[in-house]
Amino acid sequence: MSLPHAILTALLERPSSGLELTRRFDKSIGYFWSATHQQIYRELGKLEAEGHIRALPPEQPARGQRKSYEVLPAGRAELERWTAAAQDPKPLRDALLLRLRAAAVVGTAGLEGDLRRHLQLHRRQLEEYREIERRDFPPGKDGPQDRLHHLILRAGIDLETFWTQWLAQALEELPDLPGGPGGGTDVTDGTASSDGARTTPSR
Amino acid sequence: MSLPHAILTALLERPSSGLELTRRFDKSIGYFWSATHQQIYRELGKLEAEGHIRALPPEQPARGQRKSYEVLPAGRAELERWTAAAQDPKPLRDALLLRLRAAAVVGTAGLEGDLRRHLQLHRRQLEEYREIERRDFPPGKDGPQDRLHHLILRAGIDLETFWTQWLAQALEELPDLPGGPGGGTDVTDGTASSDGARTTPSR
DNA sequence: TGAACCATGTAAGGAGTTACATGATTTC
DNA sequence: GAAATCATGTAACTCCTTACATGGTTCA
Repeated sequence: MSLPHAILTALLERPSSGLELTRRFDKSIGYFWSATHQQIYRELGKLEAEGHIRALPPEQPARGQRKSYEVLPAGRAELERWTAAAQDPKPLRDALLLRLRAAAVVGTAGLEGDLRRHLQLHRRQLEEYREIERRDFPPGKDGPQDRLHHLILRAGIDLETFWTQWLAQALEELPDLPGGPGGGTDVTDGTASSDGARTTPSR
Repeated sequence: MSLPHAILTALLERPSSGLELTRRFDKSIGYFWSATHQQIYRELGKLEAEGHIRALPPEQPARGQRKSYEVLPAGRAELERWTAAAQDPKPLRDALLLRLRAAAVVGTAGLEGDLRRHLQLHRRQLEEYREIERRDFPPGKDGPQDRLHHLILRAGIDLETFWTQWLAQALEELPDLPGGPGGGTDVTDGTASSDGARTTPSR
């Protein structure tokens, strides 16, 4: 039940059309709550039906027919309620850790390449966050909103930092591990997928 | 598409009944891929229909009528395939960060208590992980499987460490911020919606 | 013999993803 | 005037969650 609140937040920050929201959910709020345009349009419809937002009359000579929405008092109240309400943290769910656990049983063959790719992606994301920090939060700036936004950004930075470090360490340890199926315990029929390329101890 | 593979991994580690799996998904694999018993039973049915697992004949005088499952070669092959296949990391999705972003607009009133609670929960989880590390990974132990399992555990430890540190810092900064909507220095709201999207690149 | 629990399952619905549809506008 | 793209939307499907159902077992 967070998507409507993500949208309310975004619309309070700036009234927008569906497409503008979609664009903004590729950055900014989307960094920690992503959404596709289909989700957004559907949710805009619901929020309007509930009286939480309304379409703005097209003041500019609307080219295309984009509808912009703004938040109504009821919507703001709902967002306040939700923000203050207690919510349990969701348990971690990470496919990469699961794959490593699986690899402990069936072997690490074929894993290294994708770990390397993930490392690159996380490094890139980390760089992007740091760039934003340099640009938007220079030393002098610290209004109350800035402080909160900076805090959120630092969560992103620290998380990406964790992943890059952890992945780098995983890659260091990986080449020493058996690559094929039957990596530890089990009887293995030896017929299964062999993969030559992985014997390179790259590093 | 990760639940079936989580189950295959668990069953390879040890053949189990639905209920045993459910129990094991409260710990161990469940630490990074949780599942309810409904999900598990449904998925066991599918996996059996696909020929990836099969029910073991009840060798013990089955009290109750628990069915235990074991993985068939086809299931193991599928798990190998999945483990080696490239997968994109899922974008971060965190309701707490979203709430902070919302709080930057509607005020932080009511947030502190829940942040404190989250901090406690994360500290407890961190302690649990450290306890497991002490118990299961003493200095001497490092077979190939141990190394992988330890690596996974360290990911959990480092993530919880991050959250505890980040939450502690958030709580330090929070009291200085305006608590209610307009309930503080309302300078931020006069020009409000124009600058909400601070982390959004120029536009 | 009734209460509590064990073990497996069904049903309904919410939330997210993927693929496709439609009309308007810009561009070549 | 055809092609590309903009902007909004529908439809179908998967995955997960919540609530409930059913029959067996233990034990007081």
